[in-house]
Amino acid sequence: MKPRPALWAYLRRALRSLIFANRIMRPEGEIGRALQDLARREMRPEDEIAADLLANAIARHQAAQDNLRRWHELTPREQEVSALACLNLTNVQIAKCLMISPETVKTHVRNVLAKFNLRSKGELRQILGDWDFSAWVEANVTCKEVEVSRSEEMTP
Amino acid sequence: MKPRPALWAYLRRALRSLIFANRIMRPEGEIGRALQDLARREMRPEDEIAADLLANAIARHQAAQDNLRRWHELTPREQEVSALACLNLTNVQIAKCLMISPETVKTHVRNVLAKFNLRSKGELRQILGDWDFSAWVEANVTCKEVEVSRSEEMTP
DNA sequence: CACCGAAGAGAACAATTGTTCTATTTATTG
DNA sequence: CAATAAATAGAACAATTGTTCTCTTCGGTG
Repeated sequence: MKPRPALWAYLRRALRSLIFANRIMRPEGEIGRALQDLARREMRPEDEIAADLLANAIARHQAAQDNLRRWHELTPREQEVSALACLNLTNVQIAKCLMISPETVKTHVRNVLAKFNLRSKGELRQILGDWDFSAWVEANVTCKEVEVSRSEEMTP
Repeated sequence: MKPRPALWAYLRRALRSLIFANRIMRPEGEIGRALQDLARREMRPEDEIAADLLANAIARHQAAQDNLRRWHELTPREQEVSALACLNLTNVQIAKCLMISPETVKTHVRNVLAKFNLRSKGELRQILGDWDFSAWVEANVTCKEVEVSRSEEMTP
């Protein structure tokens, strides 16, 4: 007699759950230990904390993806300027890179800020902060002004 | 005959794992669904994605906690100025708030940046960005300049 | 008491960014 | 072809921020 599909699905899920949680939550593991620490400090159950952190991380990840999608919708010039801005270049440095005037850089920055409905370069850096544009710049922009330093951020 | 402690501990963990994963990973839940989406898009197993997101979220959370601890180590004036800075006030607005000159604000900003080894107010906003200082400012700073708008960020 | 360091205050100068406006080029459409 | 919108370029002016320096007050110490 075969198990009913619902029961079989339940057993499969149980097994996956075990494997997953064993991987994530084991106390010898980094995550498990950190969660224990947090649980102790915040006086909340580990699974509740993990759920919150995970939900928050997912929301953040999705926002970052959305912002990257919008970055892709910029004009080529705007992409260049904003990528360099995110690498912390001043407008003068960006101008040198792209062989245009600083005023023009300001125009492009202005346009990018408007498209993202932001107030400043700083805010732009904030919303695109999870992306590491150095590889993109290296591949797409001919520029000696950029000191390329790889970070742990995601590559767009 | 009592079960050996190791076996008993293992069973307890298995049970917790089941409960935890069932709570987090169920496909009808928001998190479960988001993870399925991500798994499909990134072509990676859900548990691997979840582990990465969780590890990243924990690191981020710890960094935020550390930055808050360092904020608490600032002088009273520095705390005020940086809290207001994080609420996006200009130096002139902060000066009005605290009834000092903008030059003095700049000095305090300067000192805060040095203590955090940052380059700009924008960077300060970035590292303290997960904290919502509006309640703190409301409770500790007498200031009409601040438009208090609550956000979803953590309260320091 | 004098001295010292930390904290708070402020000014002058410089750098960077933001805002408004103008002009040219390019691609698309009727 | 002319007209239009979008993209790119740039300048003048204003606002904001960053940097260096100086001064005063306060609390702690010898």
